[in-house]
Amino acid sequence: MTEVLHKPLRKGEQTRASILDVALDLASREGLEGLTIGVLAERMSMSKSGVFAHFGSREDLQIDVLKLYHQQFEQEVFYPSLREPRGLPRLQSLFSRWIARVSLEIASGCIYISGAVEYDDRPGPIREHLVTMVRTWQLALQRAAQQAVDEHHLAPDTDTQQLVFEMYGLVLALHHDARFIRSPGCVDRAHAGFARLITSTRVP
Amino acid sequence: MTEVLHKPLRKGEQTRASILDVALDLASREGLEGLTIGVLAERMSMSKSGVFAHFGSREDLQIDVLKLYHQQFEQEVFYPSLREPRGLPRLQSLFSRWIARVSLEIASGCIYISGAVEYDDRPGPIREHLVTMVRTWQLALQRAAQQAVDEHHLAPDTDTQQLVFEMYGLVLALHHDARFIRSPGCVDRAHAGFARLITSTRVP
DNA sequence: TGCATAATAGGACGGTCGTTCTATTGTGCT
DNA sequence: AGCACAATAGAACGACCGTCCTATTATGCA
Repeated sequence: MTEVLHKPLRKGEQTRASILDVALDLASREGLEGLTIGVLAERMSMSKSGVFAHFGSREDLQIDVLKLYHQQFEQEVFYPSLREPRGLPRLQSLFSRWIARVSLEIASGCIYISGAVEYDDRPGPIREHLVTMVRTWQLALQRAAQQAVDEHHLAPDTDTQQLVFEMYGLVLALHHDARFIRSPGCVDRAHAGFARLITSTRVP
Repeated sequence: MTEVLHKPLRKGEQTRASILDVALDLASREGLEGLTIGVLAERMSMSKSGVFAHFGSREDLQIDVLKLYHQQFEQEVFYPSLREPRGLPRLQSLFSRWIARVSLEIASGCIYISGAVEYDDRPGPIREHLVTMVRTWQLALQRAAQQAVDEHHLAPDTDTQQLVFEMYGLVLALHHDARFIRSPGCVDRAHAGFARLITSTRVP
């Protein structure tokens, strides 16, 4: 067995990446289940089979889109907040960066949120990836909340799971009222809700 | 022009009603967009065209399903709460009946919530019906909240729109965590969130 | 410059979709 | 019983879907 048979040519990986970019945009707008190879090919000015060849199946494409989204979410929301000091500042940074991202996504849509509805009752690898990612994010929030308790920024009897539940509710309500109802001022309401949430569990 | 040409035969209306029942169940599980005439016909043990003939188009079927859901929602959540006295009791009744309904729907799914995601960017009559219905429900909640302010159950400076926003968030979080994440105890968390919400705006 | 092969195109497949047309069965009234 | 017509079935349509197979083109290295 020869060691390295052939290093993969550059072009493929590059177009594969730009296909994924377009696919992510498409899936944000139409949902992961609405992501179609035909439409994707049209947007790429490629043939269906040309697009298809980069992924073993549509399901693999969807999962790769999901991974790309997760990566961008971490890069944009999670990692920057780690530079804030532990406790309340970091928790607040996580939330406001989250809100900021969802605010930008009002025009296109958040895949975590639309995916939760699309795959809440559709078993398979896509659902499993999605649940793992959202669960990861919720646990990151909960960890930050627990640190805020440990730093005596929040009351020692704070139910951090309850806190994360309500934070998630605020973001879901923001997404709902902004994207679906299209009522103005939702971003402020999400912030106001978080402020009240923190106030009622803060150490005086 | 003769007055009454022919009274419609009974059989048609009856099967039409049971088609709608099955369609509502199907749309709850698969989403309004996942509601398909072929599957519906199979569940009814009828031919596709037999089912189709009862509705002018798939879109009309979807809208009729929506109207049926709205009707059931009003019957189960809204009207019974009107028997409670104005103010906080009625608001609490609205919320807990809402939670109770969504709890039952954890097995199938809430069409208002899944529809909000499916049609947040899909123009047309279905979206318009859906928005109107959800908006109606939010306004009913807001009216009840305002009455609670008027009855001096809630602080006079209460932002009722903010209150409804957060109530909706709690229900969305319940639906999300119960149906998608499948974490236990969400119902209690929704109630706890509402209790805290009321406590922080109640008149002492 | 060629050669190996990666990258893409083109066409065809079986399947499902909503819808339409026509034929058949069933119903309810006189 | 028989008639008018509602209710349903069956087959076909064009469109789109994911996927496969087979050519053709483009790329990067010797």
